[in-house]
Amino acid sequence: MPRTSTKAAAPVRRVASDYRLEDQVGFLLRKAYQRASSNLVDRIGSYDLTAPQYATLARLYERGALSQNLLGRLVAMEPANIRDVVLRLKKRRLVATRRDATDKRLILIDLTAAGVALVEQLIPIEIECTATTLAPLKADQRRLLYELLGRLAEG
Amino acid sequence: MPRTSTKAAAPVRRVASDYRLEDQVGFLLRKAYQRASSNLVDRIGSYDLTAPQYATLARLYERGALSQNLLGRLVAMEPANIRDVVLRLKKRRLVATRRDATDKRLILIDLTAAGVALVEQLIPIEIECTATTLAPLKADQRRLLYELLGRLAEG
DNA sequence: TCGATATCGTTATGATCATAACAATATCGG
DNA sequence: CCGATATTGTTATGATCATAACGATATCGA
Repeated sequence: MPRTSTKAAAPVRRVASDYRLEDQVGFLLRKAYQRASSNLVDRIGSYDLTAPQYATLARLYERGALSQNLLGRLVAMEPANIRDVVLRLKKRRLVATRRDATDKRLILIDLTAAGVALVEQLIPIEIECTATTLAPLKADQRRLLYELLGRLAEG
Repeated sequence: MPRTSTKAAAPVRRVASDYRLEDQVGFLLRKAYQRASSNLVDRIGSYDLTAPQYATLARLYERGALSQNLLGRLVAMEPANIRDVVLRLKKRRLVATRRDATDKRLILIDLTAAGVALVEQLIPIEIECTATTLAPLKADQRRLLYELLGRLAEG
């Protein structure tokens, strides 16, 4: 096995000597999300579902039919993005769409029977997966993390 | 102004009645990262740089020349992804590449003079930006968050 | 009522992101 | 030395992701 290339670094620049990328929250958040997402895909990937797709289905399961735009806001996706996700889920008959009778601008999205059945199958798996992601933390640390992340996300 | 469409939800499903998407870390992490990333783009977007691009430049600044593959691991990007980022930075003359003399597989990436100058200009901005993202938290909460995120990212 | 304004969904563009398959190079074990 | 194995970088595919511009519809205010 060739050694991993940890070759000695070239001369390190020291103009801003106390700066470290690891100290930037954004970088840590990105890595933590990668881990969580990877855990999820490892478990539900066999269903050919991504994390955003699962979130979309789960939200519809919680709330029932929603306009495409509101659905997007509830899963933190821009209009252009939620559109694509809905199209893929629709192609697989997991969701169905219809026009809102009173507001012609709206497209209402809802789970199909197959979608409901799938979500109910996936929820326990997702809960397991969350447990896996949180495994390195104790119970009180988990509560704390939720509290802190919640504040960050709100702004 | 038309009202925001918070139209009453259709009948809520209750088979897994205690499940909430908000309780899933992955979802919270994604939203928190979106916030952090958005804060960064708001400040450095005028330089036409994304968060991953900035991370790449910052890592090269810290460590000096690195192979493309190692650089990717140090910024948490897959080989296929770091390749594209490097290509864009190279096109803008912020990094330069050369073949490693002893290991012909490796492409060494390093900052150009322009790249160094840009990073040194951006670092203070990024530090400010991190402060903005962390604004909702007190000092001890921030330390705690770093600790917890670090453990999650490690696994 | 009617024009100004806001929202919804679409389109287009460009940047991540992960995965799998592949050729070239390097290293290891016998 | 040399075949098995590992690593590096590339290519291809498909799914996010954010942004800006746009037409259609809805609402507000004068």
